[in-house]
Amino acid sequence: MTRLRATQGADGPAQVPSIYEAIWALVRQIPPGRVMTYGQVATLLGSPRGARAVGYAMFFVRGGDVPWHRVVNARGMISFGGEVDRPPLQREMLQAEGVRFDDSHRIVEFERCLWRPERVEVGPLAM
DNA sequence: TTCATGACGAGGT
DNA sequence: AACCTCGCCATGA
Repeated sequence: MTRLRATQGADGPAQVPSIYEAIWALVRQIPPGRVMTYGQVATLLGSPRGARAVGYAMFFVRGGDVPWHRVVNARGMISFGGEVDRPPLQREMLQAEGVRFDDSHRIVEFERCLWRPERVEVGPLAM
């Protein structure tokens, strides 16, 4: 599989594109105080170039069971400067978990904070 | 179905 | 190191 696919028509009317569920399932496993990059999530789901889609999925996170704040860009920075509400919130939530930022808004010891799961369990989409 | 859009990423200047 | 350009994917009109 080289592309993230929405298995909508498979069985029943997918209220939500299953691709979101798959992404959220993975993000839900990120431990507190650790982070993953959009590209990492995409890669683990079998689509190395789908980082952008992951970010798109984060935008639609609803409910409080998905730690969306633990997903940052490849440079260890918080993305989406367009809005004014969530970026500051994301930073605060991460700081509350012990993640620190330097003067240039980058995560301190970024490489060390990265969570690299050996095995991922995202249900039917697992590889 | 084609086209534009966006919480991204890699490579070149 | 900062910035620009182009490529990628899933969505929705």
